[in-house]
Amino acid sequence: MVRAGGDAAAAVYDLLASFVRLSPRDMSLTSIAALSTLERTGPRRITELAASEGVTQPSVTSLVAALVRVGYVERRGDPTDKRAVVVAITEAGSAYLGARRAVTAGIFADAVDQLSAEEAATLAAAVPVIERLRDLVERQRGAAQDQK
Amino acid sequence: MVRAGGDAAAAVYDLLASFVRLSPRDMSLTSIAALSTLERTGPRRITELAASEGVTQPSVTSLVAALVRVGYVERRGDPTDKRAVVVAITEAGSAYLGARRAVTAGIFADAVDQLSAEEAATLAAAVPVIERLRDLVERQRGAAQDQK
DNA sequence: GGAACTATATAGAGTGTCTATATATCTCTG
DNA sequence: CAGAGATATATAGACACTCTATATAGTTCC
Repeated sequence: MVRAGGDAAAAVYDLLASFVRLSPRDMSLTSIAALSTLERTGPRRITELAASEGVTQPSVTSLVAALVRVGYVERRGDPTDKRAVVVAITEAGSAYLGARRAVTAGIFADAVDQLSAEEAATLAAAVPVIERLRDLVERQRGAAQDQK
Repeated sequence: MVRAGGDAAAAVYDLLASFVRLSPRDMSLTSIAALSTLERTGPRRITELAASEGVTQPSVTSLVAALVRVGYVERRGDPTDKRAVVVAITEAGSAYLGARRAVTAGIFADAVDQLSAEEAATLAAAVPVIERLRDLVERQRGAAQDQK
């Protein structure tokens, strides 16, 4: 009964595919997600970022190198551990995320505008739940990795 | 006010990233989406599939070749046009989609179970709206391409 | 002080996407 | 009704991103 997960999974998946296809493709999904994570949770190490994005450390190293090249993040040393690299989002990075969201939101807004007021309200009500779901899912993935 | 698109864009995008990272990675997102489209709307030509998935025709050609190799789709000729190839999902393809959804849904169900009853209800209510939104977005993308 | 561990970097392979172009077939016009 | 242009798919080659395996630099702990 509470298992909305089943229906939601199938329904949302196709929507997400549309989402991906409609979004600007100037950067990989992983890079966007990493930028978003850095913005939401603050600076992180390469390894932490790899864990939180679910990709390997070498992937993050090259991804970060690319983001540094375009100025969206910066690499800082960790004074307490000279091996580590702490990655932080820059203002340009935040601006990029904002612009990107605006573009994507614009595309979706046109579709949302065609919903009835009631449908739109239903969707709007679900947004915070979706955000919470994201956090729950992230925490769960972290737990799953710890088991390994 | 009706502009839930803005918030939804950012929220859903991050959820998408989690979704993608947690899903089985034995096949590309585009291939899954194509399979799903074939299941939902019936057999389509290579070119149609390319348009509906938002990728190029050569990409679909090779993607379909891979899906044929594993038996998830079959290539049929179009009797009325010998140039064309009509792609149809097979039973194995549907079974694969079903299994995949079950896995993904399972992951999400665990998270959904941690939501309150009220939150779960809110999410469940939004599912049909999300499905409708997907259709609106797809139609819109088609229209946008026609303009070009 | 050195062995074992940890953080990041580098190398090389595999996959998926793209653009440009080739081939086969169809359609329509003079 | 023949040939020109349009259309459907295939092929070739390049580029981007990811992975596994391994190297290097720094840390921790006995």
